[in-house]
Amino acid sequence: MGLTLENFLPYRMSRLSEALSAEIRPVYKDAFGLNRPEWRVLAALADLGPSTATALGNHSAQHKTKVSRAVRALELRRWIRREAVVADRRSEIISMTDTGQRAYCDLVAPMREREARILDRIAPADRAALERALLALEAATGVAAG
Amino acid sequence: MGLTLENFLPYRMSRLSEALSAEIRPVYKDAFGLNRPEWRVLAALADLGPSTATALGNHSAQHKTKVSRAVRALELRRWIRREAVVADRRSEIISMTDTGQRAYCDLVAPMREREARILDRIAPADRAALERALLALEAATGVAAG
DNA sequence: ACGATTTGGTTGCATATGTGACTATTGATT
DNA sequence: AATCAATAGTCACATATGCAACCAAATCGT
Repeated sequence: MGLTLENFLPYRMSRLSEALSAEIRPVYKDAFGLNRPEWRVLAALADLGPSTATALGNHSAQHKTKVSRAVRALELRRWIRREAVVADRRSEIISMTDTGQRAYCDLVAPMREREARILDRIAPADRAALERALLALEAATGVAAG
Repeated sequence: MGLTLENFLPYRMSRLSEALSAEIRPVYKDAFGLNRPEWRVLAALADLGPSTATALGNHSAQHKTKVSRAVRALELRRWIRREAVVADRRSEIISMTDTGQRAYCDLVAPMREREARILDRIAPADRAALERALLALEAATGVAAG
């Protein structure tokens, strides 16, 4: 009759997500003083190249207020810069500064390393199952890439 | 050189977890006025039967401050009750009231239904991969059940 | 038996987040 | 061109969360 939290998919995913997040957080937070929205905006910017805040939000799955605050913080830090768009004066193009580029590069290596550290604890066959499961869930929840 | 957010495991898990959470949140939040910690404490209590706050926190993967606040809220609502423990006067045994029991039962059905709605969008073979992946990740991150 | 340590739980405070309202601008309709 | 709707982004406010300090009771070491 009960639900058994342990077997409830949303709970399991949330707990795992939390565990993974805890594994990588020290890198961007303790070592670089970023919070998660800031880290994500930076990563999105690296993925996309110069883009608008809206595009960064879509790519990093974050609400526009989170993006807005993250952009301001990164701008104050001089890791990113904005420039007006002549065609549309509502939006601004955001791009990384050289300092930001360097910081991002320094950030990526340990991030990858943490991810690898987790994946290394999983047998290859299970890793394949994981990739398959992720794709299936992404399709099922409609978060599919853009 | 970049990281490609789309392929970064912690990001993918976080985004999926968020999507699943959004799918079930309306049930406990809009329909019952609970927040997530409260819902989890209730579910943990149903799983474990009368328990201490610490046990509920362990079972629901929540920090003790979250549990403390959730317990107070549920108590004010008269869905749970506390009783002193003679053997150890620091802790209290928390248990569901009849009202809480009924509410929990009303909650479980739609929760299951939402979960099923998601799983139904996944092919059986992919569901098997999902279960395998979850077990592997749970082992790899040490969140294994208690 | 007594001080030091640990454990169960709560509280205060700083920070993070979600929501809705708001400004400015653009695009669509007529 | 005048209006209406949609879009980009910011802001203010209420709520949620994490962290450290804290209290009280139990346990440990001597």
